[in-house]
Amino acid sequence: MSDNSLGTIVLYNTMTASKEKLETLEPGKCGIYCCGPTVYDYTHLGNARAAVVPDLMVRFLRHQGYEVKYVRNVTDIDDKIISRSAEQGVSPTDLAVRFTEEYHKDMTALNALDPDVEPKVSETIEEIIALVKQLVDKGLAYDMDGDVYYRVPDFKGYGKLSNRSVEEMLESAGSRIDVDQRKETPLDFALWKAAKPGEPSWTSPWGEGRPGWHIECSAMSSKHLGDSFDIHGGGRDLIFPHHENEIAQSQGAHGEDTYAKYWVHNGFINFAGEKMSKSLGNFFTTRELTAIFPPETLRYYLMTVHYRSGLNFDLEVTCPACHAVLDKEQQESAKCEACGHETTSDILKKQVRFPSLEEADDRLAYIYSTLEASQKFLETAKAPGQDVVVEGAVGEMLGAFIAHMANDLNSSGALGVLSKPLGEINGLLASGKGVNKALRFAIIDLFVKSMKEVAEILGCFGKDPSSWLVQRRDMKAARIGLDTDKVEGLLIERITARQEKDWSAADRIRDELTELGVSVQDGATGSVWSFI
RNA sequence: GGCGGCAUAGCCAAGUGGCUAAGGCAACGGUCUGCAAAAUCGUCAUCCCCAGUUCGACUCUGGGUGCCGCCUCCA
Repeated sequence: MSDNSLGTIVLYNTMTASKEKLETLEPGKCGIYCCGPTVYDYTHLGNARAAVVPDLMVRFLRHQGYEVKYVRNVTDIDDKIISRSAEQGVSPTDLAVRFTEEYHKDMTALNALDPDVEPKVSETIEEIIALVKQLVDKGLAYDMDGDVYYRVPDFKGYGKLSNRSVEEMLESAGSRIDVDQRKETPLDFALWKAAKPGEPSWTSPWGEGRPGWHIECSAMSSKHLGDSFDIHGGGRDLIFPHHENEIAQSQGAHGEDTYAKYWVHNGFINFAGEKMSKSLGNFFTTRELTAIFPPETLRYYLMTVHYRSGLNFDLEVTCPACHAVLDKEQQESAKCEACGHETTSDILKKQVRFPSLEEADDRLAYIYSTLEASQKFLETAKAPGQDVVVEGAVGEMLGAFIAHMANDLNSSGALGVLSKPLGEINGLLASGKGVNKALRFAIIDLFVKSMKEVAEILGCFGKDPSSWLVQRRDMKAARIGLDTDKVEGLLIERITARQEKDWSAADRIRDELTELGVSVQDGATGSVWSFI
């Protein structure tokens, strides 16, 4: 594909429903606005994906030489925040501040870059009021008892992003939800809401009130990126009505040819909710998962599938006695059909496994092990005096990786490109037989250098391999309830037995370790253990 | 009902109008190993169904079936 030659980037644009070559308003620069979190609770994996996808985009564009201005908002005024704060007996502001902090912690854990600007609704009220006023003045909005509504049928382009027609929507309106009778048409949406007692509010030309849901993004993107900018991102569910309404507001105020040029929407995570009994609880917040898996495992997992596709989040619960997979009914009754074993909810909770995360974790460990061994090799081996040209899988790796990323951020395809080089490197590390010494060094050196760039783009594989592997091992040990000290003790016993060539004792100890869920690797430099 | 998406090996998942349809997991076989494990090498698909366009389609068009999402301030 000639479109994929280095330097050209293709993105899928929801507005045109097709892949388009990225041509930014100003060559070499790119303004990105991304709908950030509503801060009323901890983030879940879906929120994590909605942040990691634009992060990947920003990193890649920067790697390709773009000067990116990345704006991601925080919605700190919202119905959900108000109702949650009422439930908890705290002020909406305190709740929002608290969960903004928690959001930042999760983002840091996931290695998502800070946006260049992180505007908050509460700090953009002035601009929001000005924008609403502009729409009222233009006749595109009207005031009703302190509420201000957008006059949807008067905006010609309404529905162009989500591919809906105003006529059809008017016909079906009201069939699903009750319509506020004060509105001129059911499609009209609130730009400004009159304050109810106890709610946070600001003084406006229409009285005390607060912004509606959609107006904030129009106001904040204009403020920080201008009335027109390059890329607007968010989850698929925001296409309608949120992004459609943003377009109506911004283009209504600033003109039809303004606002975002490319609309990029990420797919959903399919939670395996039906597979899991409610009584076992849900641990799908980012926080709960990063407590049992290295955060980078989550990030890696999110990139194993193309960003527009759905991502299946698997989990399974197994019988503690016979390890059969239990379906929802068996989880609820806490009884295994296969072997008849009866247990309790609490015990079953510990039996929950995340196969897809475990696979991602193993893969990441394989990659880091290869990096660790490569770095050790380069530290001890002698660099060749002359330049050596590296061809083959390792030589082509970075170019192929970038080509995939340039094709609508195809991280899945890009990750696939790494497999051959990894195999080749591990082969070279195991044995230098039949390979020119200088070439061997050059290949491994190029691999490590290429992986550094890959790590910059992905935000993965960039940690110190040894420390990451230690962290990962400790977390996995905790996950399966492994007594590490006991393992280490057995390992020492076994090393002694092996030195004395007492194979039967060595094998017996190995069986014990296997029981614990540990496998042993005997190598030239000693014995190490890992998980089965 | 409206709009949109998806359907590729046991599982997950890229991709292409025509050369051997990436990669991962699992499985099987070889190398390595005291035996193993890890690592490595190899084996493992004709792309939901029907019709059409085309010299040629898994890839394009139409129809069907099946999943899923949005239309309800959930990413």
